[in-house]
Amino acid sequence: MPLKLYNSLTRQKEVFEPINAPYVGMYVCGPTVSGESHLGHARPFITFDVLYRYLLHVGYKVRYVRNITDAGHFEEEGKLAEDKITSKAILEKLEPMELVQKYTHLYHWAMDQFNNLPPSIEPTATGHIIEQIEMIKKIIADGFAYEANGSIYFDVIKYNEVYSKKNQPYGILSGRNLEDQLDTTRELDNQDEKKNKVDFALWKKAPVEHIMRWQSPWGEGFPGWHIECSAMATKYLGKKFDIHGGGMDLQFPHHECEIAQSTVCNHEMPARYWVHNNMITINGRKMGKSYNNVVKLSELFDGSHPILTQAYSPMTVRFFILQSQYRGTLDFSNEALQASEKALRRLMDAYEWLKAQTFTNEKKPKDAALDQQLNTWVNELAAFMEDDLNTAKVVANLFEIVPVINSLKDKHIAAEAVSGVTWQFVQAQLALYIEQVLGIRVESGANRKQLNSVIHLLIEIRKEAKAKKDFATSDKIRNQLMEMGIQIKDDKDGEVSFTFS
RNA sequence: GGUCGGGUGGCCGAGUGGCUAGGCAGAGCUCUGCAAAAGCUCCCACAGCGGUUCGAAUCCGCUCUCGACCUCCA
Repeated sequence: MPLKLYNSLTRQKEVFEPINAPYVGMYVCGPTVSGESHLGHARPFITFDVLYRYLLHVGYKVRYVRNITDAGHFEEEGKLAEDKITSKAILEKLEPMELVQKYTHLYHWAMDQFNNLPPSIEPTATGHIIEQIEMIKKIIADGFAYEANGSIYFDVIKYNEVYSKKNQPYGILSGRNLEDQLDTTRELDNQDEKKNKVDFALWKKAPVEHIMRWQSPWGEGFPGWHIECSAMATKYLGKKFDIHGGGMDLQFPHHECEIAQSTVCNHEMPARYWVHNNMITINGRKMGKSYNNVVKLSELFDGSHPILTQAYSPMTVRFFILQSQYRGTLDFSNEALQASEKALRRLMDAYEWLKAQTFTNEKKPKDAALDQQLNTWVNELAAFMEDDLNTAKVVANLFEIVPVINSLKDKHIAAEAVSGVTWQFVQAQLALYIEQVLGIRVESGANRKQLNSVIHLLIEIRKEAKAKKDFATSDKIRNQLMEMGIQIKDDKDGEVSFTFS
């Protein structure tokens, strides 16, 4: 059965057919590295990681391109052009690129924590200024952009006139028509450079105080926000590629502008399937800087944000996200995360136990109905993934299987109830779906509550032994733990701490 | 105001015409020295009002309500 994806462009689920199978080109809008990633950012990266993993699993050769926006763009177009990265850098007394480097590292660290596979290519905006300039030149030559005061703007009205005739008006992705926008776009200051307020910047002239600047045919400046994705996608995936992904909030204007730019340059719609994930909300509101409700990933992992009642491991967060389908909003709360934490532990305990078992090649089950049921649940996993990546249903089926595994473990059912062949099949498919497709990593001991509790228990016993001057016991605990890579430290204040080596 | 998407049991969240979603929490039982874990059972909800239909959470209409986007945004 074929994979079906919901295409935002056509507003329906469509069978996924690569342009040039078995090769698949996928572009996903990456982060702006002017700050630390937050929980909201986790969703697209985990969603598209699962899509990437699934495409690889079914045998495609995927080139996954995810950019890093390090050139900075405007706080608000039309205001005095203020570069987000530059202003932040001054505050932190860092060079812009130093700041970019810092947050790029943090971003990569978070991606790794989530067990996201690295993309095939991770291009930076600053590394592709030449490509962006070339693209802008082409758009000007074709008459769809104009210069004003050293800045270049895309002529949206003209584009719309010409491409409406080719059934591709401006706004085709987000369902907006230009007339409405002309009426409703809010008035911004300093609009006089633009012929029309719906026009967007391809290149901005850099004011004297602007640190990030590049030489261009139009003087020193910096690229507009939208052009980088078009330039890098075209460079690495070609004029037309298979999948373009990103958050729903990028649909307009970002992706709309990408479509316009790329179409003028390359004479075709850049991507076939536009895939957008929905937002993570907190108390029903989107998580975002403007709402002051941002929980950074590092805060989530160590529990340091005031809204958090505890820390949540990266796999808990990943699992939380996978328990919903990517196109719906997902509401964050401590309660919901704690539910995911417990559920994940139950799933993984059963899975890890099953993984360690050996089964026979016996084909005949004693309980044919149960045997059949297990096969059905496992076989449905593929169908759920094919249905627009319904990871929620995949997870639900995994939880149908968990009690059967635990029943086997606790000998509530006999191993022979289900055939050895079926057990082997369950083993293999669970490994495939849990670890390969959903990308859930068996968490290291250092992150496990149970292990920490055990160590604390041993520390208590050791304290008691020491109080009774039973140093043999006390030293045995310390030395044995040391051998396991856990170092006990007697602090000066009488407290005991430990570290993993 | 325009465009788009929602409102499902205590919480999170699947589900587009009939068949148990699932998780967490809660209750009972089994197991158990106790506890935990695990298993079994229960908790059978779909914003409201109409309509279509043999039958609707699911289709249609209206109402109420929440949110996203409208040139910073994953």
